[in-house]
Amino acid sequence: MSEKSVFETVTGELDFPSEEAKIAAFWKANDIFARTLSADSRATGPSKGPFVFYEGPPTANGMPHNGHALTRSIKDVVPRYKTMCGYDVPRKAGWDTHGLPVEVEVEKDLGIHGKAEIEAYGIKPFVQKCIESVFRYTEAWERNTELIGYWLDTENAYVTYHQSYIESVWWALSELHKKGLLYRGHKVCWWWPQGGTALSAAEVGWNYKSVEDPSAFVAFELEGEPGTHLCVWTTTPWTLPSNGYAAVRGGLDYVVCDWKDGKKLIVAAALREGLAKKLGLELTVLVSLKGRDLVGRRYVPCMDTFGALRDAKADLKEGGAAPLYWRVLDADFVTLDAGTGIVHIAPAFGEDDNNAHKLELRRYREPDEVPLLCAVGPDGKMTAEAGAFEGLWIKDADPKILADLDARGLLVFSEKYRHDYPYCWRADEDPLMQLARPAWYIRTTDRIGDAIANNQAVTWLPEHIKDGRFGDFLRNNVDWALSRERYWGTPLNVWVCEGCGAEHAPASVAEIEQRNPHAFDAFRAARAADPSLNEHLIVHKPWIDEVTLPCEACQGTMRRVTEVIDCWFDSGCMPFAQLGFPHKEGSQAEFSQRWPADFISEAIDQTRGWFYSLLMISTLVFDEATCERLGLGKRSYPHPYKACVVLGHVGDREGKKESKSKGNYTPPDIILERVRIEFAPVSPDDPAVQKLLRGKPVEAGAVYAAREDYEGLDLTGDEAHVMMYRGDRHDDARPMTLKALKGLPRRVLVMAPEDAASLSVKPNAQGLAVKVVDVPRLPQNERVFVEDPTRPAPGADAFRWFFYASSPPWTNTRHSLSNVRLLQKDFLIKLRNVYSFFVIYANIDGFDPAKVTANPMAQRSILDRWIASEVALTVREVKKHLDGFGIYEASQRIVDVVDALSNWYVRRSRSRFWAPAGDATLAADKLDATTTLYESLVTLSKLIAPFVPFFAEGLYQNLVRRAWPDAPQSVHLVAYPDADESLIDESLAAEMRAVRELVSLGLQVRSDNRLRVRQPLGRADVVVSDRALAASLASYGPLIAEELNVHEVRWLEPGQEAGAVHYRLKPNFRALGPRIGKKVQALKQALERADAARLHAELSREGKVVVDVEGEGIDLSGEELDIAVVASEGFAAAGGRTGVVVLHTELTPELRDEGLARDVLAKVQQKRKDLGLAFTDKLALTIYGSERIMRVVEAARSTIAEEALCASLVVAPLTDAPATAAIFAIEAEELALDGTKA
RNA sequence: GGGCCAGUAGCUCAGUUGGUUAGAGCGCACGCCUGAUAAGCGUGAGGUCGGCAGUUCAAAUCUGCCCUGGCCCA
Repeated sequence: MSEKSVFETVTGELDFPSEEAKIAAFWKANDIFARTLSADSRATGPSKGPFVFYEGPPTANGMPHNGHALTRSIKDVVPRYKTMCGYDVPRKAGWDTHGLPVEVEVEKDLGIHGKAEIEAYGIKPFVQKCIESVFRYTEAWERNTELIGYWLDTENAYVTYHQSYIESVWWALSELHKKGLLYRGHKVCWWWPQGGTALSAAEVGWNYKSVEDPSAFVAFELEGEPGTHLCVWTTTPWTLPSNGYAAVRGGLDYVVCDWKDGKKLIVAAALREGLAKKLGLELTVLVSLKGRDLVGRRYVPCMDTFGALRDAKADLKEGGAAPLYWRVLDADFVTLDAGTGIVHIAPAFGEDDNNAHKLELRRYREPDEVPLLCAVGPDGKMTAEAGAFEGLWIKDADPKILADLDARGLLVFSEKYRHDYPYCWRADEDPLMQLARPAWYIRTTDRIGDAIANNQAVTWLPEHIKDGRFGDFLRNNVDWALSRERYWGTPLNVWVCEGCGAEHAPASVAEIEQRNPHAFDAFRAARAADPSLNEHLIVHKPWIDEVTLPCEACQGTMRRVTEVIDCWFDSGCMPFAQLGFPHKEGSQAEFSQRWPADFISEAIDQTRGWFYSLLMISTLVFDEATCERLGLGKRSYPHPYKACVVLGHVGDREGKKESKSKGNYTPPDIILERVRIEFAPVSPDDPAVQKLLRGKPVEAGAVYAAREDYEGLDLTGDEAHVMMYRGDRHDDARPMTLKALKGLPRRVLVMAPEDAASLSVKPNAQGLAVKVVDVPRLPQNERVFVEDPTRPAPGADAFRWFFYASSPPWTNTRHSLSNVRLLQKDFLIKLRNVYSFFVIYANIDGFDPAKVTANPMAQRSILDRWIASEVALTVREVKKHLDGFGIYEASQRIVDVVDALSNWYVRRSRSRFWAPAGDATLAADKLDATTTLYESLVTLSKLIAPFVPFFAEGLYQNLVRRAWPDAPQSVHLVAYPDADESLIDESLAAEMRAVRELVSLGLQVRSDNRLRVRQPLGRADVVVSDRALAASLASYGPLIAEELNVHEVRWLEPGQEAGAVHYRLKPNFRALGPRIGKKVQALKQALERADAARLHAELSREGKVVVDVEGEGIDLSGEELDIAVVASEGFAAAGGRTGVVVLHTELTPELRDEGLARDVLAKVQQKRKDLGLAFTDKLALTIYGSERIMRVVEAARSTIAEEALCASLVVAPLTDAPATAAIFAIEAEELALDGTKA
């Protein structure tokens, strides 16, 4: 049969990771990725030009996790697809290297914290440490990149701390400065007074405490209306000296009420009663008014702190002047939840307060001239402005201020109030305070209309981001607080003259040197003395702080402001900074080509991060005039990205956020490499463990882990056989039995002392208290791996596929080993089985696609044409979806076609593949089948290449490259398949769908009636609802007959089968609803009662029927009625949408004999298997049996001999059987088999 | 407290221009098949579509309120 094997046998073993490793090595050795970047080295035809993708830089300071696996899977599939479609898709890697997290890590390493300690340590060595620590996880990242098959140009990665990158960022800032969009203001942040540093939002969240603070109601007397007071509420009396405004909400109702001694109070109407109760007063309402009636009114400050400013005014933009402070404002953050509906505003404290103040400032011509009211120092003590309170710690000032107000009759009421308040997470006793710090801003609100217009042009996936989360953020935009009072970041490139205050924002080192040729002498000298000094530090603190410039206006000295900038600004500059634009030679042409991006994608948390910084910077920097000036031509929105796929988060199997400290995450390696988890061994003698064991002994060879860890390894049942080894002794693995113990924390393992001894590990001293995060950092002899050796890890393709096929990428994903395996089975393993099936038979027949030619498709069998059509349809659909970034939808189509291939095409075609070689007709048909399957698999290998690049490559190498060694070297170098429209046959597809449903119905009938498929039946009657379809299905009779194992299929009309089937008529609601409205329900009832057969006959005769509904005749066309056939009760029948299948169930002796023959054949096949025969081995067989067996076997002799590849077949009475032969019973008959390899 | 997203079978998820038998896979039960074989396949049970109201001839789908979870913001 076989001359030689063209294809390499597909191994039975499912070890995807090791196969993937081989593919990865192949790519590396042959430089495949680099070759996909240019049309010259691809086989995809002439270049279609660039398809621009931007890599959002991950921070190199942390480890890659499952969320990154998601983003990287998505970010990889699109460029791979576009590359195969003929586009050039450069993918420059990038690293986000600045920011507080880096500083915090270094602080941890150095065992210091706080700015004071950093400065004591020295900023130079500190920054040096920062730059060194940035890439501490590079190895892990590169490994992740390679393992997951994320193709990225890592060699030429952009790095945000590089000089060229920083100079690009400087250029952008310099542009903004020239446009007047950069200004100095104040930013309210959470401030740690004792430490003298601001805390990030995340840090603030780490330590909220429930505390008691004063709750005070204070009277602000209205100007020009002595005795009438606004009643305001505050829990921070220490901010009252810095009061600037009172805020109401314009739309709310307020009342003026009688307070005491003829004085009046104004409060929100809804809160009057509550206040009256507190005060024990009536607070009789005198006048009602709206909040907006109060807006603009001035009041007397309750403290005289900034008395000098009482009458100060500032010029308004629209002319005239307005007093600065102590006015009533309208603010929408005013609520009726607590207080009085009138809010005390201290612009220096509280973000709402400061924003309200900033809104006021916008009215002035010179907003920067307006001083900020602040009577508290950064040390948390009252300043000289606070007069008598000077030097008091804020909390100590509270009671004194209240007493002062009380003495002056301005304290309406005070009490204690319990609420949550943030404390410093490093110094538990220190409360934080909100404090306005001097800060640099970008005036984004000035150009917010442009940003909104830009956003409107972006294609967002999912769509709701555009007007939802992102649109909202833009609509509520506040100016971008750019500066950070830190050390490790891009230095803000603004130099200010000591003399005249002039500002200059140079765009590069060269520009600085032009003004001051000696600017960098100090750094260069330092570097000459110490060559280990990183060259890029030339543009960093503290060296850059030493650079001065001469002032062009007054010849004074200009010094740089001390701040660094928000690292979101760094990453937002990436479209041009990655190219060193505009400074770098040639960057202009390159940028022009690579801007804007066609596609970016990151997780949803980037909405206010990278998505925002990209869009905002691009909007501000690249306005029309600037584009023109830079020679970029006219560019319309959107930029810098046209489409953005917003990804969801990856959660654990319960949908909870994966967290390292909780340990509820699936380590990526468990998917990508080996099914194992690291544990800390603990002793069963630990009292805490004893409690959980409840007297259960821990025997040698048995270990206990948390149920979550047990399930995390995808183990089922009560116990599992696993291998265990010490962290550094993989070769010394011991078999153990793992059990789950309820209540055990994650990542600890209870083991008997003798097991611990045999593994040379020692129980953890902390016992159950050991922290999950610390387990991987324990000494080697305190760590053990538990590995499930029975099933290899699913691998990278499976991991990737999980993200594509489990749900649309913007929904949150529940991730676990078992979920990944589930989807893998559904697609990769199924496809691999088909592939393996193909290789087995192709090799048996010596099939070589390069040397033989099958019939043209039009002449091949219906199954061949069908699957070819399905594949072509799939190609068409997949491309359509991918063009719109519909990755999930595309993957579903792929799953469907693989199912069609495996579950129908191969299943229905199996016998064709083992047709004997002698028969010319059958041989030709076999060649058709083999070729069709081959072509399908080759197309699929290309179709799935962007999704599962490793497996696709394996397919391609074996199927294509072995037959055509000159073919393009990799599947990733070839063109993405085009749907061959000539192969698409939509009606064939519909027919086959119907056939599959009819078969399903037939099998349902067999199942319902306990008629096994092996027992042939005489006849199946099929009634199809749709007449047109019925006619075209006739030719599928033999196929259905074979699948249902019946002798004959008859296509019937209802009525022909003695009541087994009848019609049911229903209104077509979609069609009739609009026409007859309410009456459809009555019509439905009428149709149920009517004689369906008569109506149906009338409809086919006349083309319409008239039905009487509530005394009114309604004309109905065929279109307006749904006609279904249904199976009647009491028949061996089943019905669905397509039609009804009725089986004739009576068994004649002949049919019984046929069934018996099939049973015998099954036993023979089992015998072949028992003998270990290969698919092509011949069998010498003797069948011993009863008289009936002998008769039946004789009758089926040729079938049995052929099906079971018998070289000889002897039939003999059972009495002749050798004594050793096993006797089988089928029904009442007995037989024995004797066979050997022929 | 606000915004956005989600809630559909035991589990993981599809499904909306509103249209009358709400789908798939896994798991489970029963069974088939035995030349893809430590594979393959079928059938079935299982759903008040988170709850309550409303709009409509008709609601998983539209509207309002509420509950639960996630994310972002405060």
